[in-house]
Amino acid sequence: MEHDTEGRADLYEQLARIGKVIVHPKRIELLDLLCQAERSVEALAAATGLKLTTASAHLQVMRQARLVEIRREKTRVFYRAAGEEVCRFVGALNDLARARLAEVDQILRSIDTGSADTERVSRSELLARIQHGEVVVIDVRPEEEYAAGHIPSARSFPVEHLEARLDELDLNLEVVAYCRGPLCLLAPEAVALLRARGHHARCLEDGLPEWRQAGLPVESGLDSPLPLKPKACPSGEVRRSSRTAGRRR
Amino acid sequence: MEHDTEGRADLYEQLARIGKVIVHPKRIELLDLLCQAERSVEALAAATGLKLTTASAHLQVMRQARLVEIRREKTRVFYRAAGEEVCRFVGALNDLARARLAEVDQILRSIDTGSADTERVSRSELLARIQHGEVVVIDVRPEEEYAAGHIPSARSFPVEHLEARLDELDLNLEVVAYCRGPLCLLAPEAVALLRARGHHARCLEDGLPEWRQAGLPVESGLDSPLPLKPKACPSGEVRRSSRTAGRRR
DNA sequence: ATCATGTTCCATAGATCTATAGAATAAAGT
DNA sequence: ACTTTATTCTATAGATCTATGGAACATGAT
Repeated sequence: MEHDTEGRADLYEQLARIGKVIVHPKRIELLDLLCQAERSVEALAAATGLKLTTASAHLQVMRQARLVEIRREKTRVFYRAAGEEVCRFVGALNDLARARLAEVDQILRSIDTGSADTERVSRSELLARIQHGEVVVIDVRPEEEYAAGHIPSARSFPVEHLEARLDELDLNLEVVAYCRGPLCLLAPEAVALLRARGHHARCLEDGLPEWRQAGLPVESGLDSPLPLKPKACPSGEVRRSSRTAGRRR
Repeated sequence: MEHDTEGRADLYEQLARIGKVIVHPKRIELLDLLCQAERSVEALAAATGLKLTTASAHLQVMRQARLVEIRREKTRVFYRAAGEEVCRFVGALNDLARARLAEVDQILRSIDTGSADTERVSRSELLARIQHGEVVVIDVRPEEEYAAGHIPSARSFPVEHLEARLDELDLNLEVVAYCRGPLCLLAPEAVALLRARGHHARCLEDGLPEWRQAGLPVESGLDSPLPLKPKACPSGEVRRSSRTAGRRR
């Protein structure tokens, strides 16, 4: 006599709902973006190169699987990852892919970023050095993602503007760059550039989501403690307070 | 100018290879089984109620994604999960599903197992009590899975035989039952039965895979330290040694 | 060599998924 | 009341996936 045959079939069907989300490359890409910051449908479509209606359709699928949630504001709909478990899951997917799929490593290596990847700074080391003021931490992701959450004391330097703003970085201080995660190449790219210009620079291990998941402090809002450009403080609406440390549920 | 557009698309396509495996309920079921023990195609087809050719096709998909590996023996092919990362991933999937999908909890509850689930024993507590000899640990999964790896000192009591073998369990000792994991209902079922018969019984938190992932000792082979039935020691061929603790790769 | 066994390969019908244009909504503005 | 703006719904053609029977393949056994 089989045990709970009917119940188990249902159960696996439920699990498959989650699989359905990550079976399509674009949906993984969307989920990845949403783990960094919430965005409107329009922004997501633009970021992934999808037609608007197609992006919307993908988002519906993700929503049915409860991996994303929405927030309405005026006529706009903002999507976001539904909880930290989702980001953790995406992280697990990345880890598994790196562990099992040689192709992934190969792709990462094929996009040569010199030796930027070789010696990464650990989170604990960075934390210690931040306290001693020995480093400049730069967040090289797009500005929205920085605004949605960043390492305290980090400054926003989206890679695409890095070169133009090199003079803002002290040549005598080591620079630590971070981005979205281990599979993201923004930080290695930034480090490669910095090194080429004579800076002492390294990447942080992993990215912001992992930092957050480690229970380390995260700050949000666009302002950063800019010692150089005091930049008139913006209207304030974007300046949500820093929620510190672990919300472990 | 977009960054590494081409490389990233490839990357997400690689990640989607993994999604492809868990998009089909039966493949998740197969993967679940393979995280417990290796099995032949025939056995897998039988266990999941699939036609042989269909099961084989599913296994090919899983193999292409590198989530399973094979071992040939005579004319038979044994499939197994390709490394512990795979089991960890399946665990992450289960966790996410439980966290995000109310339906999952509902299904679990709909299959009533009384209050067997309410108070589970933690791994550390069990470990301590095993050392004091205060408990009887029973592995209620099918015997093959017990043979492939079990908690040291646990005895194999597949649920389907539990009732018939109740007299082998001392009424004065607490019984701790475990099975495949948090979504598996074998242990709760066993505990419900035991309680109905006057035993003091509880479930272990999670199942064997989680125990193993916690780096706790795992023993394999069919023999168990049976204090009651000394049972002439079998020919030895099934008696692989116990590999202890964490193989962290 | 020949046969038996267990598995994979092949072809295919039916089901499901994807991208997309255009219509329909819904919430603000005017 | 209209008009905008942002998004979702609808319909659909084309692509991909699934289950399955039967053929084809290996590997042992006789």
